Amino acid sequence: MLTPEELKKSSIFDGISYESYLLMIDCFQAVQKSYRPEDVAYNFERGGDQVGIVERGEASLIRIDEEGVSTVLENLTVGGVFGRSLAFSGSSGDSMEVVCRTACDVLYIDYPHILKRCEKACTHHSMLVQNMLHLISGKAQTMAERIDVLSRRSIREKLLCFFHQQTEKSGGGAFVLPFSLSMLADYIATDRSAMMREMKHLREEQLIETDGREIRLLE
Amino acid sequence: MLTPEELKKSSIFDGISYESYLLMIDCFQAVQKSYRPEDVAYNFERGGDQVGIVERGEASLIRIDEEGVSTVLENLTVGGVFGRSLAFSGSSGDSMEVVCRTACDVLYIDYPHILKRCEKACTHHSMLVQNMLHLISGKAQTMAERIDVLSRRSIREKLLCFFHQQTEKSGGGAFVLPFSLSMLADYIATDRSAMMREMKHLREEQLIETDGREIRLLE
DNA sequence: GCTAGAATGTGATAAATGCAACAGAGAGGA
DNA sequence: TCCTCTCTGTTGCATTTATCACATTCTAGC
Repeated sequence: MLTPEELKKSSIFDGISYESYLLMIDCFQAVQKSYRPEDVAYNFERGGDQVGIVERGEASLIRIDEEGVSTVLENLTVGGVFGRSLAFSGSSGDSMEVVCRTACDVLYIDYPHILKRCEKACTHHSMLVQNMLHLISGKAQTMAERIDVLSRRSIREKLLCFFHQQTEKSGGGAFVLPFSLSMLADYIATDRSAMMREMKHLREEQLIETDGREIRLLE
Repeated sequence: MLTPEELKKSSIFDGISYESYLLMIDCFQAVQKSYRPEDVAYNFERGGDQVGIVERGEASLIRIDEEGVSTVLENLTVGGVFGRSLAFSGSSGDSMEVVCRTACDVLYIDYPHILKRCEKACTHHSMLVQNMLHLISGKAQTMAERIDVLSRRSIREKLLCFFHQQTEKSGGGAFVLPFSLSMLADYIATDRSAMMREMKHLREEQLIETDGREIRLLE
């Protein structure tokens, strides 16, 4: 259960009074759990149809295929949502996990309950639905960006597309990679060394300047 | 404006009475438009922050890059939603369009209005928010599936992942491609002839059987 | 039925990418 | 401090993929 202070910072219970919250937690079977770095928060195997909402910390949604190769499907920060209803395990052979990168607080909520009408007629149920819509809109944007990158036909185009996105987000000029170069290779779904080679070419052709994880698009 | 019959089939106004609907259309600046095949429904250039909801027909969200190469980012069917807030133009150079593949009805709604509280206190505003949550959840699933495919490292893995997804959807056994092989190549972001070659290899290795657009995964 | 256009299928060749292997830099723990 | 581990950066070589070119089949419209 959340304290009044925690409630104020919650992205899913935003705008809901503490009194209403207390009435709702039972209704939604809301449970908050805390994790340490490297903990596995969720493994998409167990039954139930809950969604997790990251209230503190950072976590990654990882796919592990038959051969044991793991791929980061998504990086979750505060406000990030995940759950079986919001993802899809492609080949039935692979498994998926949410692994915490830092200490995390995750709030779990019964998702079907959000989509249905509330029998107990929570006054603020609709507020929660609205907050959920916010969170999922954000997730949809994030995924649309990723698809934009992944649908490019070459490493060069993928990199340039990603760099453009980051440049726009930072308001122009240089930007700092939000993760390591190894993870970037994973994000754009290519081999790391091939990506490094392509970045070298981009530098040589004066299309980018780099200094560690700081990158600047030229022109 | 919708007729009472059309309203019943609407995915976004589902569960809302015709009287309430009449009160809401002004509030949400809801406009329905009809298009013929090949019409461009939306081009992501004009101002405003509307979302479009496909109520009838099929359309595709297309990205056209600087060199004029066009890529299908998404295939929209009934219940499909699109809009600037739900997508992201990567490189500022490329443009995006929604092109109708069949005759379509598209309903446009002012998206910020959904996310905010309604000043006029529409009784059914929250119902609409809930319907919107449904639609975006569906979109999130679709995009998650696509990312699952696109994040594979080779054409072979992309194909097998996609085939697995389709097999699961069809409930096992064979399935029929939802679009042409050319579009499949586009969907998995590779060259068509390279994909055809890989499919031939899969056939030769007895991993799949194909008959036109009907495909069966073996084992 | 005929015809133009798209979709399908195949192959040779060039280019891009993945793989394996290595080495230095830096961070964090024992 | 040393040790270990990850991240960064680079290369040669094998494999995969893209490009182009062509023939055939399908399909929608006349």
